[in-house]
Amino acid sequence: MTTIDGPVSIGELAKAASTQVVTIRYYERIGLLPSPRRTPGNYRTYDREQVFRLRFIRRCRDLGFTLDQIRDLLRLSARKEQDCTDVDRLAAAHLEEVEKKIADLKRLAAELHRLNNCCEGGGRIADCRIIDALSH
Amino acid sequence: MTTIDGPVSIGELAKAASTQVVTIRYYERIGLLPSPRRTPGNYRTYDREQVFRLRFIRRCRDLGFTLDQIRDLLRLSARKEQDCTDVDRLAAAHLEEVEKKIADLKRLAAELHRLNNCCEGGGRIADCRIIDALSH
DNA sequence: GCTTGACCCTATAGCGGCTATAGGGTGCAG
DNA sequence: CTGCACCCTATAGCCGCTATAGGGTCAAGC
Repeated sequence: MTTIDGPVSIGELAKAASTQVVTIRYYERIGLLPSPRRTPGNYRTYDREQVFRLRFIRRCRDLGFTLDQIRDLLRLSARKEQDCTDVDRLAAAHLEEVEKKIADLKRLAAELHRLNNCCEGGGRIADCRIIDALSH
Repeated sequence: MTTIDGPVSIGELAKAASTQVVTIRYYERIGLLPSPRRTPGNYRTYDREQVFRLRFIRRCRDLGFTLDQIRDLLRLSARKEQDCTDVDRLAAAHLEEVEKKIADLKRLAAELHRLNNCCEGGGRIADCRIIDALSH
């Protein structure tokens, strides 16, 4: 995690937030990042605040939040004087979703396990239990 | 699971394989299902074999195989005299992927759990530990 | 015969979250 | 002044559908 001091180019921002340049432009287009100032040569320049904002976004993405949820979190995080019930709720709801997904995948893995165990290998396709099982 | 005897319409096929009509047309467009015969009124008509094929596809989808993997499985399942090593390999690789995804999500859930536990709720956004943690 | 309604047809655009490609311009070093 | 790394815009593509617009077909009931 490098420290940022002055205004930086989009490439430097990308590096500082472990993002790709195209992704930053994409976030700008969909309104997740504000349009930054431009140099006389029409290059984007970012200040410290945008670096923090992008890092926040990436951290949330890493945790599996959708861009819409992140939009909410950003909006909420700006209202410093309001209480944080909504933030708590959002995070809890997301955790619940993730745990549901894990449960789904576990059931799936169990079924795939059964599938894989039913074929000893080396036989003909015509006798393959996997194909058979997939056909019901 | 209903039995199918004669040629059926796309709607009946959809019902018989728990699919949506649009999805069937989509599968046809991408070459996963063959173009069926048409009635004089230009309606698609399917026979038993296509019902089995579509059920096979849906079953694979339920197990999380991609359409490309299913294309392979269909191709393999047609070569009845060849040995089924490739089928075994495909299924095993898929299981491995699913298990990796489960592991990833578990790590994620653990982190979200820590996140949720660090905020007692009721405070101001300015003091919210979740927002804080998301900001690094 | 005429209407109603369920079903079918094609073509096209949209979802999320990027990624890739084409076809250029900028800025700095040698 | 040339080469190169970087930047710009606009557009299309990825997966696996889903939705929408604008029609045609077919059987039943009047």
